Amino acid sequence: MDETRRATIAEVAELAGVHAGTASRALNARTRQMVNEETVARVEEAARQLGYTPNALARGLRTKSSMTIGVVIPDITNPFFPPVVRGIEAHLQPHGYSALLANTDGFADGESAALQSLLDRRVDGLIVASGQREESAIAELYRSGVKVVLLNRDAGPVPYPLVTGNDANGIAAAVDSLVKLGHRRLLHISGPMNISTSSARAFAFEASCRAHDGVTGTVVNAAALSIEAGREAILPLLHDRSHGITGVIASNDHIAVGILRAMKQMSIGCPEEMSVIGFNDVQFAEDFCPPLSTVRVPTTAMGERAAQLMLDALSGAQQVAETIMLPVTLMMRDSTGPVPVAART
Amino acid sequence: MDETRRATIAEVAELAGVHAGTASRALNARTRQMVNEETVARVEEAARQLGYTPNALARGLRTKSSMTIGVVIPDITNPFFPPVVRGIEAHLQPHGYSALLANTDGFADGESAALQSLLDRRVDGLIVASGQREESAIAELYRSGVKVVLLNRDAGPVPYPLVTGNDANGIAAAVDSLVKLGHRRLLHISGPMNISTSSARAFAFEASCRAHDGVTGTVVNAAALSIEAGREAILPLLHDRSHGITGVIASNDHIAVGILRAMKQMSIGCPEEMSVIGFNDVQFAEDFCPPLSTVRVPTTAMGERAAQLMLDALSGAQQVAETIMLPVTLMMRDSTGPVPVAART
DNA sequence: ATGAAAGCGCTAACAG
DNA sequence: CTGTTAGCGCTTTCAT
Repeated sequence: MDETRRATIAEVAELAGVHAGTASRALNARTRQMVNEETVARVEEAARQLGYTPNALARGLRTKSSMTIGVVIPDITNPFFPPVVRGIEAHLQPHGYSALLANTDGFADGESAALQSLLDRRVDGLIVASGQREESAIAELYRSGVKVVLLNRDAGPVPYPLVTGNDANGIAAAVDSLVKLGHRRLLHISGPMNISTSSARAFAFEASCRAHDGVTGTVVNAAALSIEAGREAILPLLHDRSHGITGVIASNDHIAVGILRAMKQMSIGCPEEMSVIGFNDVQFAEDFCPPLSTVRVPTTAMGERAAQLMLDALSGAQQVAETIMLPVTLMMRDSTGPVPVAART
Repeated sequence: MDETRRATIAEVAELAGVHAGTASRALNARTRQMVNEETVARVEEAARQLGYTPNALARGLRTKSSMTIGVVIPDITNPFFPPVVRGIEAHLQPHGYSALLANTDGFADGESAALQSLLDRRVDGLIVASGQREESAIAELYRSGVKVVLLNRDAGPVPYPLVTGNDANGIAAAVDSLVKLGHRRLLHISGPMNISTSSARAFAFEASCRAHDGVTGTVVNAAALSIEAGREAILPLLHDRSHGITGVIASNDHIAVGILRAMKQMSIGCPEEMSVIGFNDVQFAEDFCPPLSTVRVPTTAMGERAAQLMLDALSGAQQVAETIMLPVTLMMRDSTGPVPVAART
């Protein structure tokens, strides 16, 4: 394989009849002004002719900046993340930065090969959207001076900025809507408590229920934020329904789908017998059976905002522990309805 | 921001009391044998102590290999692609390679900034899953000796390997199943014809219909592979139903969802009045309303296979124009049913 | 088995 | 305004 070698700046310079240093200045927007206008033209023409493409590796080595941001997510297959990534990229690209993705699948003991590969590649910063509370790994990043923006997970003890949706508001809106529909016995299927959004949502659920007279809220933990875990968590409460629960709020849409599937399996009508509300508003949620009421989280905007914070930090701004909380919207669809007559007090 | 400088190999070497060259050899699996066992131990200890992380930029500059594969996709937000990307990464990671993603949104005139940024970063190869037929861009890559594996799109005139699902079989299975259910007048809503899978599927649809006596197949073009485009394409045929069509096969699941939405809007029962089959089996397809019959494409496996072909090429294998066609599976769910009594001949 | 030296391609500091 | 020089951190000959 005789890989056609790409032209170097020295070759461009030679063709233009100047020194490599001059060519470099001519080709770089920030230094172009230092060089004679017609020299610039000559260099540019030479570059065009040779199909010159600057070697980002060499440049990065020299400038100590790879123009790359590492993006750490648990799993791109989770529909929550693609819009986030798009948002990040959309904001980064015009500034010449690229996003380098790393799926961690839970980050394990913080000794993730994915994270290491990002660090090896000398990313200029990290946007960490992984859910688990791998405090130690984050703390270590902080100690070694890495710039980090957190997304949708709390900061732990380190003063990194955080971009998140307003979980508490979303849950409160969901609880309120159910109460307004007459529901009095509510259930929350939470995700694992070591995921920060899970605990935030569970906490908000209990607070919201307490805020309403005569409303009781129960929390059941699912083993994971997955369809199967949601199904398994709700199943016992579907077999014995003496608890009188008529409204369920899931920690995310996957769990909500698990609930929907379990109800279908047991021939329990949604929303006739039980109302369900999800969280995130993943793609196609409105096409589910029934169309899923859920809290829409501005995923793309969150990605954009996180990228912006990263760019700020990169241009010298001191990183502070601010939390940027973006507003969420309750989308009422057909998985919620009035409390069944039988359950009315 | 006093970015803590990372240790260099020279520092490791000094601490271990050896020369940088030796340290390099000691730390590299392939050259470790050349160096004294106890020296290796000393170097490794020094590296550990300093938290040494090799600088991939410097290494890449020297070795002319970035250990990075560019992955070109139209849009990570399209649920078809995340599993593909996962498959690619899963296969790449154990070999020390990373995937660098670039969303092209259609690739425009082949002059994509995203693609350029990949080339700047000196990716060792490209896996191109973009749909459009940007022949010229691909041809140019070939001319400049870039290693490319194509995914889910035809090769055009250049001899690059291609990994794809068996579109023809999938469509044939869909047509057969509909015919077996008694349907005789079939419709295919295709995607834009400049997308290679779209034309392959449309072609297979017509061929499959011809293969059945008494079955007529009509093809209608959607403007894009989107929900909205699918809705708009089917709407006219829902208003005037004198055509007698009772079975529809969509070019992908987004279009199928568009059809489902249009039918719901017009209160046309699915599958009672019209059966619908999608393509791809995106996540949650079984949770749609009704659960969508669709052709499952082995997306993760396709990604893995493409990565494998890339690794082969990188280890010196000549790239050939082979097409690797992976088997697909028709998933029959509730959006398909027997032909309505009224339409029986 | 290890040290010495060169150089990947680029930019930045310093002259002129 | 442009040429010169040095060096980013690493690997790889070539010696020894």
